[in-house]
Amino acid sequence: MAIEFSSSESIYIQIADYISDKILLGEWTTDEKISSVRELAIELEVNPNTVNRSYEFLQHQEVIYTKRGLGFFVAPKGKENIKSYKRRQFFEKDLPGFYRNLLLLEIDILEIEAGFQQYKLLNKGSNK
Amino acid sequence: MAIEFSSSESIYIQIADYISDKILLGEWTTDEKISSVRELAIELEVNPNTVNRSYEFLQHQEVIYTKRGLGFFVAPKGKENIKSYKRRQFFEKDLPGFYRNLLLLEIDILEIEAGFQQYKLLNKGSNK
Amino acid sequence: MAIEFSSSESIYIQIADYISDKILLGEWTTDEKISSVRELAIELEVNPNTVNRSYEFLQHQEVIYTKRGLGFFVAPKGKENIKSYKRRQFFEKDLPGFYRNLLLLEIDILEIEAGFQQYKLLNKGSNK
Amino acid sequence: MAIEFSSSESIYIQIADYISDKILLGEWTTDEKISSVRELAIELEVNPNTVNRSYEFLQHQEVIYTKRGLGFFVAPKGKENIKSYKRRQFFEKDLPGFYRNLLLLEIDILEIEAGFQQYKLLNKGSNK
DNA sequence: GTGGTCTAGACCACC
DNA sequence: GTGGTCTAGACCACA
Repeated sequence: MAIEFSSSESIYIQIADYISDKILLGEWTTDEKISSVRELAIELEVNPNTVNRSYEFLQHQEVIYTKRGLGFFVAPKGKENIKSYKRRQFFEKDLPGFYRNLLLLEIDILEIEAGFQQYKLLNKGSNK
Repeated sequence: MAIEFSSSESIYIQIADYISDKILLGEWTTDEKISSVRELAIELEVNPNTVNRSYEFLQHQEVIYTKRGLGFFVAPKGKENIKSYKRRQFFEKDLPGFYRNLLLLEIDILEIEAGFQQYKLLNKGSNK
Repeated sequence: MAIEFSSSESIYIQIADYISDKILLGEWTTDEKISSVRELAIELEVNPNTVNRSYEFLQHQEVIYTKRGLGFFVAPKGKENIKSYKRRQFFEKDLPGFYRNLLLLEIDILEIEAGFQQYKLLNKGSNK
Repeated sequence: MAIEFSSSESIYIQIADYISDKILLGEWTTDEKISSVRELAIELEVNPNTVNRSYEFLQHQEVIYTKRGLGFFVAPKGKENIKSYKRRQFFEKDLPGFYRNLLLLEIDILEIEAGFQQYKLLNKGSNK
């Protein structure tokens, strides 16, 4: 199984993220066919309905689109859409809480920055 | 209503956070009585059961304790407990995803740092 | 059973329309609770999942919203939203084809108009 | 590509409509040969099987007929057949929903009529 | 083969 | 009680 599902978030969201990440990383590009529902369901050992739900979710965000009988494909601007969607989410939802935590928990932002440099080194080349 | 409940997280957790923050900010100190369940329920326009659940949750984390018939009070070391709990949560759960986002969404950490300086200025003294 | 499901369109869309119509007709107003998923499922003799899907669809269009553990409620501006959504659909998707048919099938628009006057008479007061 | 396939209806039906319209507009008349399956498939960038299905559908409605090895031809009474078929469809399926929408969305039928006059002017001679 | 829909039934967290 | 998610399995139309 390619994903370790964390318990806190729903599986279909995690799958959508998994697909989004592949698109963001350039593994799939515009108009390229992505894994079929059944294929991915088998690969991730989940029910096809669950994958279907993820794909519906991504389709709704105009990240992918469907051609009847053929499968799902990366939408034109799919990468941009997912990126702007996630950026909005990040700046509007994650960041305020993040700042709040830094302040309340008295964490030095320089420590965060140092941690990030390490993180970057660890993930060089490892994200295919 | 003092809290805008975000839809993604459960209400009782949001209420617990609300209380925790007040303690972290020093608004309530050790052995000081906090709002009664009923009071808070009215203030936040939620079911008393929900507030009760929040208090149970905080009690379990040894942030508050109860004196029968008198109400809930800030535990000795309450502030430390909540702080260490939140720090653990922050470093283990929030930070990895945060780093991942920075990388994937091509956000410069210096931008984050600059934003934080602003945030600190805005919240000097204003967070009651 | 309150709806005669037509075979051509998916059930969950028909249910969404059923709810939309009730809101458009003023049967439910802003912040009023609508039927619970299970209730409606029993009433319409369909699977709760199907009703759930309809509600998700409407929620996405900001016609209804959910309060955890309490149920679904008509959204502020829910009526406006559904109305503008349907009007857009009508003018952009239905009307062009309608005009095309009138022309190709050599149907007189006055005949359409006359039929509408009759239709209005028949439905006076009958739509509760 | 000559047709923008709308996602809601199946492609083979859309192709059948495309052919029907040409016949209704008098572009092809009785016993005239229509595009071959292969030609049309290339023109519309679809699978020949799909065009085949459209032709079968039209053949079933006695709008076209086939001569082995020669191709498909407009049937005698082909125009009349498609016209009566579409009229029935129009009055039985489209019109009731149309009326319902006018009422529910508070659209003035006079507005519809005015729009049609414009539509007629725009399409004088321009529909090839 | 593909996606799309629906059912039945289950379990969960939440209020 | 409420919605939210997931599984298993089925059937359909479509390419």
